[in-house]
Amino acid sequence: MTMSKRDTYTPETLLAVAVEVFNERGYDGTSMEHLSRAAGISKSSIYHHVRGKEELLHRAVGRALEGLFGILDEQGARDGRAVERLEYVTRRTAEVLMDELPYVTLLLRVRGNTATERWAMERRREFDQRVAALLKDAVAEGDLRADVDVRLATRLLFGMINSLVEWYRPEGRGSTEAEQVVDAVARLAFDGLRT
Amino acid sequence: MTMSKRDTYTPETLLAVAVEVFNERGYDGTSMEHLSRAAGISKSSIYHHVRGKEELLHRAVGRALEGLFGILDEQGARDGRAVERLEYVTRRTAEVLMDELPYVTLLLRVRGNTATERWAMERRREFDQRVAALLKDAVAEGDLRADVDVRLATRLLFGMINSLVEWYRPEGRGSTEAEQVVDAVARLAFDGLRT
DNA sequence: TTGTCCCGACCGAACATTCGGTTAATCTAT
DNA sequence: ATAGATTAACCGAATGTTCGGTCGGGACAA
Repeated sequence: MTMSKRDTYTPETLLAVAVEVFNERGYDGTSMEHLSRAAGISKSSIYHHVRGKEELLHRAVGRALEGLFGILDEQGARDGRAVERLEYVTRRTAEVLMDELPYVTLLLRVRGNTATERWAMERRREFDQRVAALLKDAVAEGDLRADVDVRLATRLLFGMINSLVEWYRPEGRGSTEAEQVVDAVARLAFDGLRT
Repeated sequence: MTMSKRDTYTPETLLAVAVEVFNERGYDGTSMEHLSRAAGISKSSIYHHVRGKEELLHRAVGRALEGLFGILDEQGARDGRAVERLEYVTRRTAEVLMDELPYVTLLLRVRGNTATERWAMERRREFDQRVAALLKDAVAEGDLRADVDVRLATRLLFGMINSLVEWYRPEGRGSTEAEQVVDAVARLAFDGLRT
C-alpha cells in the first residue's frame, strides 16, 4: 500500500487502460503501440510494469474468473432449493458481468491462440459446468421444465446473460439501470417473453 | 456456371477455407501464411483469387447478412400477428445461424477495426432494429409482456439466439439436432425455463 | 546516491502484399 | 490430329511495414 507522490502507473492501473483497448480493438488487433498511446507512456515503459502483452491479458481474465467463481461461494448459491440457487447465480452473474464489465468482456472473447487464452477457456468451462449441475438439480426437483435438454438450456441461459457485454454500458452515478437489467434477465429466463 | 476439369480454387471455395481459419484464430489472429497452409496453396496464389485478406472478410460477412435479411422477406415474417411473425423470425434466425454457421459466426465477432468491419456492424444493427420493431408491435398487440423494456428484451433475445455460434456444431447427416435447438430457443424465449 | 519510473533508439521476426516467372489445361488454326 | 497460342493457377523470393520486446541511459523522489 505504499503510495508515491509521483503520479505513476502500477500494474493494476495500467491494466484498466489496457483492457479498454483490448475490448475496443480485440486482443490480437491491439499493438503495444496502441497501448502506449492510450496509457500516455512510451511502449518501453509498459515493460517496466508488466512482463508483456500476455501478462495483461492474464491479469484481466484472472480478475473476471475470480468474480465469477466468487459467486458460487456465496450463501445464496449454496442454500435452498436448486431453482432458487440457480436464480441467485443467474442474477449475481449478471451483476458481476456489469460490475466487472471490461474484464468479463475480455474473458468471453478469448479465442485460444495463446496458453493464457486456453487456460481462461478451460476455467470458464468449469464455471459453466457448475451452473449446469445446478440447473440439472432444479429439473430433478421438478421446478424447471424437463422438456428441454439441460445442457442446451444452460448454454442458452448463459448465452443470454453473457450477451450483456455486447451492449451494456454503465450510466452515470447512482443509476438503477443495473437492477432493471438483472430483473429483465431473470424474468425472461424463468418466465419467458409471453404474457 | 462453367466448371473446369482441374480441381482448383475459386474465390468461393477459398472463402470456405478462410472462414474456418478466421473463426478458429480470429480475423486479426489469422495471417496469410495461416490461410495458405490451410488451403494448401502458396500465400501468393491466394492473391490470384482475391484482392486480399479483407476481401475474404467482406465476402464472408456479406453472405451472412444476406441470409439474415432474407428472413425478413419471407412470408412468415410479413403475415399474421406480430407475435407470430416474431416467433417465425426467431426460429428462422436460429436456423440460418446454424445453416450458415461459420459465416454468421464471423459476422457476430467483427470489432470495427477496418472499413469492412464497420460496414458489417452497421448492417447488423439495421437487422436488429427491424426485429425490435416486431417485438414492439407484439407488445402493443398485447401478446408480449409489457413489464420489460422492448429494446432490452430484443437484445436479450438476440443474445440467446446468437450464442448458438459459441457452441453449436452440426452433427452427421440427417440429424434432427437443429430442429431441437430451434424448439428449445423458441420455448425458452417465449415461455421461459420455469415449469 | 540509490532505486523507481520513464524514454528514444533499436532489434529480429512476422506481417500483408507484390513481382517475375513456371506449369498445365484449353482453345485455335490448320 | 496436332503444333502453337492463350490463359488460369500457381510458386519462391523479395518488398516495405508493423509487430512484441530489449537496451542504455536520463529524470526525479527519497
